[in-house]
Amino acid sequence: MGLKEKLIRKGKYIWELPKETIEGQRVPVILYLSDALFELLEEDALRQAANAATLPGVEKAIYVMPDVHVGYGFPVGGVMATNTETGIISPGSIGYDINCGVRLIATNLKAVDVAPRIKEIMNNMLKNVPAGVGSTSEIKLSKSQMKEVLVKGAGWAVEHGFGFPEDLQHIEGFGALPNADPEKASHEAYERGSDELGTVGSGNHFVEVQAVEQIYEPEIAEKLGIWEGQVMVMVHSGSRGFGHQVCTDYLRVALKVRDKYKIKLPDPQLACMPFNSPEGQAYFKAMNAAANYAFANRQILGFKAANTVRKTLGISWEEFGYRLIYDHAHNIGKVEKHEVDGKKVEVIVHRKGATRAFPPYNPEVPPAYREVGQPVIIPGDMGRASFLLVGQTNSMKMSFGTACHGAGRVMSRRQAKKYVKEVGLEKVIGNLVVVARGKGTIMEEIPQAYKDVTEVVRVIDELGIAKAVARLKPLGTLKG
DNA sequence: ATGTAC
Repeated sequence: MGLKEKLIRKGKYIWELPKETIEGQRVPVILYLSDALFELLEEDALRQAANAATLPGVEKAIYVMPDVHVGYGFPVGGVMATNTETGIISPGSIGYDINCGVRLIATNLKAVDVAPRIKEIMNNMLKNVPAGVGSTSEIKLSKSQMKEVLVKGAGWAVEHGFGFPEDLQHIEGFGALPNADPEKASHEAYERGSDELGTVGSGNHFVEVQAVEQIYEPEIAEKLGIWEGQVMVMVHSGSRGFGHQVCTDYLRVALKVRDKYKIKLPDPQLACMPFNSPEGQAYFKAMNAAANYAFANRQILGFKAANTVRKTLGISWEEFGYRLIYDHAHNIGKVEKHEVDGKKVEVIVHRKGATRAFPPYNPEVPPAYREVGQPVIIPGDMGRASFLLVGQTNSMKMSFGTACHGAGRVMSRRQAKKYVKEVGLEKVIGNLVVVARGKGTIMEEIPQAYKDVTEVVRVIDELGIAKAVARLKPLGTLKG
């Protein structure tokens, strides 16, 4: 009998795997799924969440978002909070792509004016924005410049002419997380990171020109300065080879110290270290450095993408109306205080394929958004909708202040390619303008390979974790 | 996600 049969329905969209279902399981696993998404839940993803619930110092529950799928050790769409005094930190539960995240830039432009020129815009995007596996940047960083990037994050990019000082007010952690120590990253990480700053990467990463297709909450939309027919620029990328190397290095460290700290691992991919140990702290500081690299990366990418649109149209920045709505991580570990059994507890919240979604009046929400809540950007798969939400109060009670992150795969890359070859690419992606170095990524990233992001967002919205404000549709996409 | 297997 699989674990899926042992799930107990607690509500329309709430399922629970009670604690002690598997040996050593300290806390329940709570899943947020509609009937349709429940059908797509993989046994292995549930098993990974249950495994994590056995780790030392895990608090309250492991939460699983509606876009869940199997990941390395811990599912994508998983949330785990561990006590900072008694708990562990787990690199696999944050993910290989540290601070993979999303950025949304608003403009004053109308989609009706931009759409006729989208091919020209996207062809310039392909020339100006490096994308694809192993692509490199024209920015070459010395070791000392790298160290600055790892501490200053997006601020470093602004200092070097990529974007505007106001941007920093609208980034999670102001684009530079504290506790970043460049000395805790390896030589290999530096090597890989030195020529990848300002590059998109591959897989589901993209730079997209979008239009606001529908507003669900007019009052909130007005406060955020968004309107139907408005052109937006969205960036989805992370810390590239640098973050990947940090994860690789510290997974190795974690396996090495597993006996020293007597940690019982149900799966070696969950290798972890006590948060309050030299090894745990070293990973935490290297992870924050990688997060800052990613913030700098998206700062550069967003500015370059916006500038490409602006220059193609031959307009000034004033006419363009560049304004950063928000930028946040969806693969990260954050030290936060949360209520557990009526008491405030300091935890490290592992969010893997999961987005912070703080409610209105939380001090971490920028002043401009204080009354509406933290913007939550949910990128769709290529060709389908993306969404803008705002965090709501239930997130603090239901998921350590966390919402979903996107669609989540249902078709493997191989399956997707086969499907495209059978059906034909034109039929699969319709009128969308997609540019990429090779056709491989486009075939792997077709919308049909993903769960329906609309359904995922509906669950989060109806649970009161985050409120859907607007739907965005792609006009043109740059893939890796 | 990723110098797509060290």
